[in-house]
Amino acid sequence: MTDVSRPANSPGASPLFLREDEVRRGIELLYFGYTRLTNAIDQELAKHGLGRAHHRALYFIARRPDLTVGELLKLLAITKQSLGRVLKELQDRDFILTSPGIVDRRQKLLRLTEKGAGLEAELFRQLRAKLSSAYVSAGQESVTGFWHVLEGLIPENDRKMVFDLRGENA
Amino acid sequence: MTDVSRPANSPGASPLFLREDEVRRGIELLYFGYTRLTNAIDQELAKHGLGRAHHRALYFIARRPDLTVGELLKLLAITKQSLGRVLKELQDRDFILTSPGIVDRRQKLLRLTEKGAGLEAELFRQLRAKLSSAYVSAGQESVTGFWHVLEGLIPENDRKMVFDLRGENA
DNA sequence: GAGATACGTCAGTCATGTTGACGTATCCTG
DNA sequence: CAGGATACGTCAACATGACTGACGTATCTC
Repeated sequence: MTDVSRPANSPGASPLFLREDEVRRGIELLYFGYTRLTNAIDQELAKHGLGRAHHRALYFIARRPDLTVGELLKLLAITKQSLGRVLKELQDRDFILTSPGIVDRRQKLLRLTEKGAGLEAELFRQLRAKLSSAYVSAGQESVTGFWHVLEGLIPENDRKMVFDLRGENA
Repeated sequence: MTDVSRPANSPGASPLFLREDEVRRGIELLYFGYTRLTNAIDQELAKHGLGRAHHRALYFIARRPDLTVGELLKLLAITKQSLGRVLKELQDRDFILTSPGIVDRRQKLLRLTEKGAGLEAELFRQLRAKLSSAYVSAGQESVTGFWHVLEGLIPENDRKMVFDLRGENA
């Protein structure tokens, strides 16, 4: 348990990073920022009788059409039983459809229906409004800083998975 | 539903903020960054038979000793029944203690016991390790950008509450 | 003294996660 | 081509942490 608190040093040249205050500020902003952003779409989801778990699935399926169940399981890091319930409900209500894998027919490929794409687009629109407003008020340089810090919070092993959501077809 | 997508413009001078890609990147990094950070302490909490709800209460009580129940309710934005259960468990297991309010005896002031302070310190130590590492790898300028964007995600009405956690005695 | 406020609590429900066990179709490899 | 590994589905039981609605008590304020 090495102590990584800031050594007493001159106020102007503070290394900043390791002081308790800065860390608590990050924890708090992350907590409130994250919860307020996710809260933003609860009402829209409730209109359709869906919850946040459904949105997460919808989101990733929108992001990577023909995602397999196994890939989605890795992204969400939940059990297949939990995901199974969510996918079943989404399929029953006609938000997603599935097709057998082409290269491997054991796989199930996930896609949004038109209805599902419409809902995802509306949810995205609301998230974009909030996030765009925060981006604009913070400024472009802040946005790249925001990304860099968050990337540093993702363990090495998971980074490829997250980065792979972009690129290729995004 | 005004369309706020990027107008076709020169690649170098992109306003950046409103493009779908940048927004999705923010959503994804926020999701993975937040969940990975919070996951980091689950094991430690489980050792004591506690969950994340307990940690949130512990955290804010550590941050603002003699916080009232009402203030904590506002911070957590949950019902008093939910909070009541959490506080009862924390008190039964000797992590917190309460005292009647001085100026208003209807209030209940919340404080950590020594045991509670020890646990909170250990949890904080683990969060600080993760967050410091992300801060250092991103650099100081990125950290302030990170804060600014997150502040922009917090609705006006809630900002005072969040900022008040700092200052005064922090 | 009357009403508002701060807090507590009983009872029931819901959303979302968990473990563990087991079944089937398909793929791959010796 | 047989046998094991893999991808997915599913049954059952349970934990956590949220919710609503209703009601009770102590205390403050006017």
